[in-house]
Amino acid sequence: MHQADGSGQLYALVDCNNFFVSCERALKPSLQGRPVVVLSSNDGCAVARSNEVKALGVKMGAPWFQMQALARRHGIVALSSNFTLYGDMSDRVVAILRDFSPEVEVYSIDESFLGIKGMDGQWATPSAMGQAMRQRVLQWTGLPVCVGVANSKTLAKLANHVAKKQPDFDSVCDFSSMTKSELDALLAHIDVNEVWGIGRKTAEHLRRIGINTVGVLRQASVNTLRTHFGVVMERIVSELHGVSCLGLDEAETPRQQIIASRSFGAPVMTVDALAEAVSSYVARACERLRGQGLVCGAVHAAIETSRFKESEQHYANGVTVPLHDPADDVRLLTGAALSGLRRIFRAGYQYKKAGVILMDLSPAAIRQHSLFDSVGMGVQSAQVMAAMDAVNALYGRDTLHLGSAGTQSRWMTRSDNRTPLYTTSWDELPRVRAG
DNA sequence: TCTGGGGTCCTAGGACCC
DNA sequence: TCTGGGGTCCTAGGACCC
Repeated sequence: MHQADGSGQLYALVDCNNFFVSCERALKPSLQGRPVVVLSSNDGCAVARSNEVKALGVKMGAPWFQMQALARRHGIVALSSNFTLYGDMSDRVVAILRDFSPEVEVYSIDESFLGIKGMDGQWATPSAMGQAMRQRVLQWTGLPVCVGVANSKTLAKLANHVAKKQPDFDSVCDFSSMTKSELDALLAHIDVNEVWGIGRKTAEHLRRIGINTVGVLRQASVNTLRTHFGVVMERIVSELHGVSCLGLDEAETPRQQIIASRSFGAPVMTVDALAEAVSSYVARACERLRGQGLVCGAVHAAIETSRFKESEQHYANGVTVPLHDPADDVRLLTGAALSGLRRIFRAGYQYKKAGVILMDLSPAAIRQHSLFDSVGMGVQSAQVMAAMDAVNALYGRDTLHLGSAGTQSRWMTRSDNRTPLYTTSWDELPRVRAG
């Protein structure tokens, strides 16, 4: 029986191996064992690689045209991406994981965090539970996964990394059952840039001050790190010590922005051609907007020439067009995007990419209760309550809070992390209303 | 010739208010 | 009008994630 230590949390990170490639293989078993890449739109570059392809040195994001020779030599199979398939397979994996724990955070299309504290009773160890997950997902979907277990999400990510890289772990690695010296020995050999939240820039910076491995990072002074790198690093290091700072985000939070953008197969020169692309992007973004019951307050339009052509001057520009009223009307949003496009269009360039971003999103239900016009003290409490009820029924009871900030009365704030000081909890609502 | 498409969070700096 | 502190709000840009 594994021992429950004092930290109180236990996370499993379940991550599908080479997800897009594995989905294609599940559909077409003859691809098993062969080198396979899945390509981005326009078959531009590799967005997923099988182990065989990784072994050939092909990097993530490598342009397809640059590996033609290699592909011919080794018989690499290149497939166009099929996101409908991947989304469907992802849903099936998540459904299986929910049988193992009710606490599931779907982190991305191919990975989920599970809260497994107290859920592993029917297995001898967390590792045994991980093996059970892995076998069931493989059996029911054909997808191979790796499982990392630890007392914090950041450590669980690292454990997953070890499970993937070190075959003797048999695809499941549990840090929580290791002794301190066992864990130290493992972390001493892991590069800092493998840590969740430490990217290229920060890793370079860390290396410059002599911090190369996770082991060294864990020993570094928290105060020094905090002054050099800010609060994010502070949190990362706490997590690396097994102190859980990042909780499980189980509820589906509404998007803050919706992006639709594409690179063009062939360059585009005219404003008309760009307008056509932009219109179609708005239409797709708008569909997602309404699907989530949101309205948008501003539309951002952007265009760009090729970043890779040295011979031509690079031009990239974008502009945000505010709307008079938040809306989800496709004609309104298209109009805004096109007026933005006309402002940034410059003739004579070969455009390779365009996109739109729907910004300043809010639940449409607020509109239905005319709350946008009624910010301030004069508003009827019943009206506020009705609107909040409607919104919270739609998005979960914590979507909106009533609160106030200083002398400025602020009837509603979205309960995102940026404004925690101004929100009061749902339970305090009646008191705030009475005041 | 051919180089993806989404997202989030944090910080710094300026405008503005009392 | 000047000086100054304390504070909020908004935005752009950077870094990161998959």
